[in-house]
Amino acid sequence: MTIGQVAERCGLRASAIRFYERSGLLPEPLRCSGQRRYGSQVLERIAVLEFAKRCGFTLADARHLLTAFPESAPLSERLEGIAQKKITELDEKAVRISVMKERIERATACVCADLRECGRKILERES
Amino acid sequence: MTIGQVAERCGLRASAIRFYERSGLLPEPLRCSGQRRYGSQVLERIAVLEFAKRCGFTLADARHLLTAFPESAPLSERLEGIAQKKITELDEKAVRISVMKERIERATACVCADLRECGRKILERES
DNA sequence: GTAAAACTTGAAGCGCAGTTCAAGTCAAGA
DNA sequence: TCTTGACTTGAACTGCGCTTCAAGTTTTAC
Repeated sequence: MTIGQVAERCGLRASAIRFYERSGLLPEPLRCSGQRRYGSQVLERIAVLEFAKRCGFTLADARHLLTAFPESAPLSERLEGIAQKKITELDEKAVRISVMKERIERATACVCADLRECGRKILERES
Repeated sequence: MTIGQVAERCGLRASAIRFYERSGLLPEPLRCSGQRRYGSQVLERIAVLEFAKRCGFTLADARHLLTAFPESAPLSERLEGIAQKKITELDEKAVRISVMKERIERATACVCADLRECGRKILERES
């Protein structure tokens, strides 16, 4: 497959595939007259990569998952350590989000006459 | 107060205060020989700004909150419309986070022999 | 009086995850 | 053969929220 065919098959832009290659997420493919030619393996690799993205992993995390182990290592092994970190990070994010929601909800019921009064109250709470 | 004094009082860097001024979040202060001189009002304004940030609003949102209404408008009025949007956005983020967590948890229990098998399974599920 | 600290400006840089551009090369169909 | 579309590269751009830098000015402390 050409890069365009791979892109169409997995719903990415060709530029993303080149970027992943540059970033060490995808192996360098064979070339025909300078053009990239891919086997179907690349689709599996991209599927795992997209899955990692859907899990909230960064591309750097994904590179670690994809490249820092022998080929034969199963996903569960590759996730040891990093999965727990990511879950903790996601939990923290979730907490931050619910705190934000509470703040907004309280703020919509704010009875201050104007913004300056809000500001003074916030400053008081801080002190 | 000089910009450095304001910065120290509110725990920001002077560069952030200049940036907020450039971005239309803070009014242009008086100058003495070119240097900015602030009254205590700016502390209230920054307090509201920091509060908006803690609510998850972007600086563009904050600029709207701070500047798109007459001075006398209370916070509750300024939040009409935008608060509900932000809460919806936060809810969506929270859902995305819990979906990610589930995915990671399932992935750590993955029984595929290697990554290629994971990739094939993901592709199957997609088709 | 002098040196250090704080101030001024505009421009450029950071991290992330790619996209877009320019300028050129290659391939497939009529 | 010619045109059209897809491919190639490196560099620059996007948005967000600032920070850092360079080079110069002003204020403060001794």
